[in-house]
Amino acid sequence: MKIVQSIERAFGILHELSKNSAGISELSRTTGLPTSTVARLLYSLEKTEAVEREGGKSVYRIGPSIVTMASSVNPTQRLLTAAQPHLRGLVEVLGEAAGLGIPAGYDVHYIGEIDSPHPIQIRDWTGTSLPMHIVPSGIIFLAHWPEEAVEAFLRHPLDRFTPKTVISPSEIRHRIVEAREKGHVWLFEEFSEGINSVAAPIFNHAGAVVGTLHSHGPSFRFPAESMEDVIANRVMQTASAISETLGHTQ
Amino acid sequence: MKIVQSIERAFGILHELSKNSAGISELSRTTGLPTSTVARLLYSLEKTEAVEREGGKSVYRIGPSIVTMASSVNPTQRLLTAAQPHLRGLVEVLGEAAGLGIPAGYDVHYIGEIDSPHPIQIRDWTGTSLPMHIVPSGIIFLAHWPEEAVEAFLRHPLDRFTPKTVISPSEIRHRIVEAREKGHVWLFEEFSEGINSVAAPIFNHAGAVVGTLHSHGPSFRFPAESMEDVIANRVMQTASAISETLGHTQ
DNA sequence: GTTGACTTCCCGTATAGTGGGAAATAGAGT
DNA sequence: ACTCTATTTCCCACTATACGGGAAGTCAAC
Repeated sequence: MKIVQSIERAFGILHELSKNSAGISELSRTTGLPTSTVARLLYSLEKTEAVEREGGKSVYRIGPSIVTMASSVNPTQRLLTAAQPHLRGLVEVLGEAAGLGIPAGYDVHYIGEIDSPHPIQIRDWTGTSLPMHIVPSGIIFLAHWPEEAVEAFLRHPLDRFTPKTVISPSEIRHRIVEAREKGHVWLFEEFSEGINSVAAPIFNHAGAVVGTLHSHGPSFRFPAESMEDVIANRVMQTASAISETLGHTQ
Repeated sequence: MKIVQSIERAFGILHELSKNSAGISELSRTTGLPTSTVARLLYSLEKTEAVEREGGKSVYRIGPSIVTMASSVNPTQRLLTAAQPHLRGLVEVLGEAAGLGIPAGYDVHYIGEIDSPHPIQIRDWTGTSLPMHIVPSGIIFLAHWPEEAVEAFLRHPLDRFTPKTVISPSEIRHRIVEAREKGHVWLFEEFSEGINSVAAPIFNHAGAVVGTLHSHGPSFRFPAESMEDVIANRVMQTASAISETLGHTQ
């Protein structure tokens, strides 16, 4: 099918405006469209309140209807939506699956994932929940809880999932401290034998952790020899980029 | 000038989608457009990431580019932008000016206002700041501060602006309590003789007060005889509507 | 398998968008 | 105040572009 030209162009303009407010001729330059075309499109966008004028002058910026539409997206969907392109980028770079988790009581709930391109890959956990102490995302969440909440968590029974699962409160406390320092957590085969995983926090504008970004793969190839830190940095970097995207928003 | 049809229609679709995600035929029904047209527009919107498909199926919802564009709007502008239509509505109903304030230290900073249609009207305070204790918006902000912050505020010197200005800490404390109970504050000629004003809080998703909505007018006609409560309710209602619009957003 | 609801695709038509250029307006410099 | 330039607004003839009816394809339920 063929894309509707005026819509493509209109969104091109909106995209420019989301970087900087601008006038007609400036937009004409950046988009390469004739001024008359830009003027007409802006007029239409203004009528639909997708853009508004700055102080009555002919300097345009993103308008109310865009804000309203975006606010109709619920927080989880919003996180997913904002993260989507970053997830794709991460999977491309690492070659392993990347996903998002949100806290749900004492569990991490997985809300989305992009699978690795490898033929051998880990099942998609989207829609399921796992206890916080066995997955790196969980440790990340715990690391941003108040001490007393963490203590309450540690008092409740912690199941062992594999021989390597750490369930000792003192060891978990230690991991939490480390998570705060490093900004990421690696766990090796603690949830399931043969799976390694790394996670980093995603923050909202207020600095609260609203979700986690993780990447995981089969332990025989992930992480590759002495690549742990490189991978972790990449994951943290992507997580910040996602935070940034959610970012400025109220 | 004539509005570009496809843009108008595209935003009609986006508007529908911001209420509910939907498929092609449903949108065709709600917008009154032929399915082929809806399909083509959606295809274009999808390519620009203004919409995305829910789970790969052909159920569409608001997409990443809308969220990204909205997040590029800074919080103050965002508040203004989101509030604009509500402000207009309020001015229409009350016939008096309505405006927005944000906290700035111990002052309220006015970021926007729509003037009353009356020939006799109050000057536009946009861009200026006033001490919290003399304007109702200020009392609203104080009412949502922690006790100790309020006490610190009350310890700093409070200027008198008119004979009616209340500067006694105990009276201000009392007003703060009342503000919390009622959700609004009326002040009569405390900032300037001949001006009465009422304000209510605007909250973000997390329940924090990010701004205030106020309405003010000359004391000889505002508030009209025994209309105080009606007006206050209207202002509170509008403030909630604005909170709602900012609302769900992260 | 059959039915019905929905989506995708095709293609002829003409409407609706386009862009060049002129006119009007705003802004900067002297 | 006046000129010169940059920018926006308006007009209009042209045809590229969006349109929508309808057919074909897909999917799900029964």
